[in-house]
Amino acid sequence: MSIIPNPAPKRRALNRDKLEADIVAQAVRVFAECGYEGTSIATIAENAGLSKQNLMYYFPTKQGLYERVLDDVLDDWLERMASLADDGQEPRDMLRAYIQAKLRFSREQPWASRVYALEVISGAQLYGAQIQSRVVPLLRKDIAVFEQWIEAGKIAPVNATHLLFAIWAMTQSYADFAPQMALVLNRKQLNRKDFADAEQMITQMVLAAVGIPSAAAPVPTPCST
Amino acid sequence: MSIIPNPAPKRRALNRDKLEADIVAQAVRVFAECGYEGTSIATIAENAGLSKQNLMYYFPTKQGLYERVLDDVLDDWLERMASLADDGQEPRDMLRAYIQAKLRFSREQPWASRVYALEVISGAQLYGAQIQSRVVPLLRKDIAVFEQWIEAGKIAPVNATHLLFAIWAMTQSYADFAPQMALVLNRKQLNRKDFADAEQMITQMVLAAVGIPSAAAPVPTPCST
DNA sequence: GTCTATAGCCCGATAGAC
DNA sequence: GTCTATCGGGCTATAGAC
Repeated sequence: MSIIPNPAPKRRALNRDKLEADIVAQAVRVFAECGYEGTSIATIAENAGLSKQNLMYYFPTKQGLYERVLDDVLDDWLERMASLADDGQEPRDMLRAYIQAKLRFSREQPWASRVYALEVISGAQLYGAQIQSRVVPLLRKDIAVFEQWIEAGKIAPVNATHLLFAIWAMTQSYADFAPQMALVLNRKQLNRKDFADAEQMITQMVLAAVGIPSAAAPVPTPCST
Repeated sequence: MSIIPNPAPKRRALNRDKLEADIVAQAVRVFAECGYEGTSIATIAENAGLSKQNLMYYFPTKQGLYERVLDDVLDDWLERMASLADDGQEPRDMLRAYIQAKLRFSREQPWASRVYALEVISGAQLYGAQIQSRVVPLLRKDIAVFEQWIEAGKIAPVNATHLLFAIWAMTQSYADFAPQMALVLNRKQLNRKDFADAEQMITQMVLAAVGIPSAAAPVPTPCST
């Protein structure tokens, strides 16, 4: 029995990983702009610079590619959010950091936010189980943190669940509704200052709602002028 | 030259209006759940109880039906919102009414909110002109009202544009992200109390942000106990 | 791994009888 | 106005040569 070597891997592992990442990156953008059904794998392949049939060699089914896209979106988002709720930061600092991180995700990865939003709005028909197992526990954990703060008297007694929904909604909308916002602001797309203004406004609203004096509030300096 | 009467209108005008309204009502729901490309007119026809070809007699093209759906969504929404910003109400009352009306729209017409959201998130490729001409002016008018309040010293000096974006985002999300919220709350769908809690939370956040004491806030009564 | 070719399906839209 | 029948096109996916 002769020893038959495995087929040469062609040293393509690195290239393959990079190619798959390229395909996924293009897929995120197209899925976000056209929706799942409105996207053809030919369009994704064209944007990624290979043929449709070649793309299907790496991702045998469209649904598989779509789920891979959402997996990567969640990986990125969860990684950015993971470190926020675990240690004993002060509420003000953690809320600031949370708002900042989520807004930054909306600014840097607008297509990721949008493709996730499209899936949720359409009823999470293809990805509900993953949302249930990966996102919901994290949100519940954040809510629990808020409730512990309330019990400890660190923030005002608010509805922790709907506070989190509000933070999520406001930050998420700077990706999802950016086209409409840009129209209102009469520019082609949102810029850095818009996001800075948004962060200031959202932080102010959240901190005011939970009774934490915002540092940005005009501090009356007595006995001056 | 004999007088030839016009073809009898068959007294169908009323029925036709009702039938079209039925078709549009079903179309809103299906477009919201499946997206524009994911929706087949056969599915809409089936839900409306007629054949595909018969539906195409009333709406010759899919895109025409889609635009009619969005037209009706905007008509409904604009009608509910029209009376809020025109007269000289006090900021607190107007903000309360605005939040209440928009949340009510999210609760009563979730598919309308979602089909509009899907269009905006996907870049408003088919409906951008209508949003530009019908929605943007209204939002700018609301922002101008906020700015007048600031000038008059009625509310704290906040960024009026992003305040409106925040209100829009929070209220809109109770339609768009309701599936995810329901998962977090461990119920099949949001109920009336959820919307009441949301209204309380959002109102509290907005009023606190603009420096208006909320009636729900614990009012310290000096010299009592 | 990349290519050509094509199967098999669903869709929007049209034509025409009644 | 409603029906049957069908066209033409785009899509996912597969088969097979190289």
